[in-house]
Order: sequence, then C-alpha cells, then structure tokens
Amino acid sequence: MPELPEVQILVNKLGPRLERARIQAIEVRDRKIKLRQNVVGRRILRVWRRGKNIIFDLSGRLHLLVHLRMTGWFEFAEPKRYRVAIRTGKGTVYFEDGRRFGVMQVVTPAELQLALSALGPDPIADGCDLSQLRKTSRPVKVALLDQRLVAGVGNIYASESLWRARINPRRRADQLRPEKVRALERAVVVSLRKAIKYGPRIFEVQRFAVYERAGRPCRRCGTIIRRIVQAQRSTYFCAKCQR
DNA sequence: AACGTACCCTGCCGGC
DNA sequence: TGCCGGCAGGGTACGT
Repeated sequence: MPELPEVQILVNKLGPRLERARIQAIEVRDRKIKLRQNVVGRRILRVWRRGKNIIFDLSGRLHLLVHLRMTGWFEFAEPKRYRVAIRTGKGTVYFEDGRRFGVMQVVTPAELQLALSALGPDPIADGCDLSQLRKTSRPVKVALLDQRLVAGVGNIYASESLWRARINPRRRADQLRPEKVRALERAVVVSLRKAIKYGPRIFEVQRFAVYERAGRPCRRCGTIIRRIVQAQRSTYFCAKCQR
C-alpha cells in the first residue's frame, strides 16, 4: 500500500506511542522474518522514516529497519493475523502484512547507513531534487519509481505528480527540459504534502487527480483519463494536458 | 552499466 | 452461491 505520505502518517502515529518505551517481548509469527539479534530490554528512542523505510532507533546502538512493501502496516489494535507483535511498556504494536512482502530486520548503525545510502534524496526531508533524472533514458514515470533517483515516490504519486506538472509519463527522463524538471520537483512536493495533509481520507472518494480514474474526465480539461501499462504497472494520465 | 522481465505472496473483485 | 482469472500502491534477482 504505502508510499511516502502513508509511511509519514504511520510514523507520526507510532512516534508518540512508542518513543521511550521499553521492549518487553517480541513475538514473530512468520518464519520469513528473522531477527538476528534479541532486542528485548532495549528502549525505542525514536521512530522515523527515510523514503518508504521506517527506522526504530533502539538503545545500545541497534535499529529495527522496516519496509512495508505492498501491504505492510502497524496497528495498535490486535488484527486477525499479524507477522510480528512488539510488546512494550506503553502497549503492543502489531506488524500486519497480507502479502508478506514486507521486510523487518535488526541492523547495526553501519548496516543502516549502507541501506539508506542507496536511496536518492527524500523530497520531504531533503527538499525535492530530481537532477538524477537526466541520467536515464527510461520513461519519466518509470524513473520516478526508482528509489535510487528519488526516495518515496510510488505508483500513485508518480502519476499524480506528472499530471500536476503536465508531463507525459512516456517522455524519456533525459529529454525533459530543465524548466519541466523544476515543475516536476514542485509537483512531487505538492502531491506528497497534500496526501500527508489529507491523511487516510485521500483514499476515500475521489481525492486523486488521475490515479484509478481511467475513463473519467480530467479535472482540468475534461478529456477522458487513460490507463497504460509501463514496467508492469498502471499509469494514468490526461493525453491532452500531458503532452 | 542500464534496461527489461519474472518472481515473491495473499486477498479481493468482477464475470460467468 | 462458487469458482476462476486478473489485479494490486514494492522491490529484487536475473538475463540480455
């Protein structure tokens, strides 16, 4: 499910409930998840994110590094099924993940550094810098999904940002004019910020400009929104606004 | 090096 | 109602 905005919303929810809490027990219900070190007895110092990664800083120089992938999420209320339960002095948090693509691992500071160093700039934490787009000949929509170029944009906000910047998703990334790259940088920030502000409500009735709106009119010009497939994922766009 | 494709899993939804 | 194919907002391991 989650892209940068959803991860940010989740981190905002986790922080106040877990920071300074001591881990009393960890229950791993899925053999696909292997925690290399025992973290029971450590405190959760901070919960933060980088791109779509969630990092729990623990006392004693260790981190819990989590990627939600498609369906991962954390809940305080016990769900029907969950992969991991983290029990703390301030309550239990459950890692649920229907498709089981998500990743949870215990890492050292060096390993964390290595993992995060592979990511491009984070548009919210660092400000949006898409200068790396000039280095690839792939379609700009596909390039936006590459976390090494920019960290946190996923399939929804790639389409949304390109609509906002009036760029055709099929255009080669390295052929964008500099002013179009700047427009896209602004559009990415606006799209992500807006989603963070709306919170989970953005998934309710029609808050998206183009995503999942194939066959419906463009909010700007009324042209019917099209759906195409790029790199095995859906792309939505307005062929008139986005030349 | 950089690009495309197959694959990892499960649940849901529409059509028959 | 029940089954089946298609689809899903992510990333990686390969092959070329």
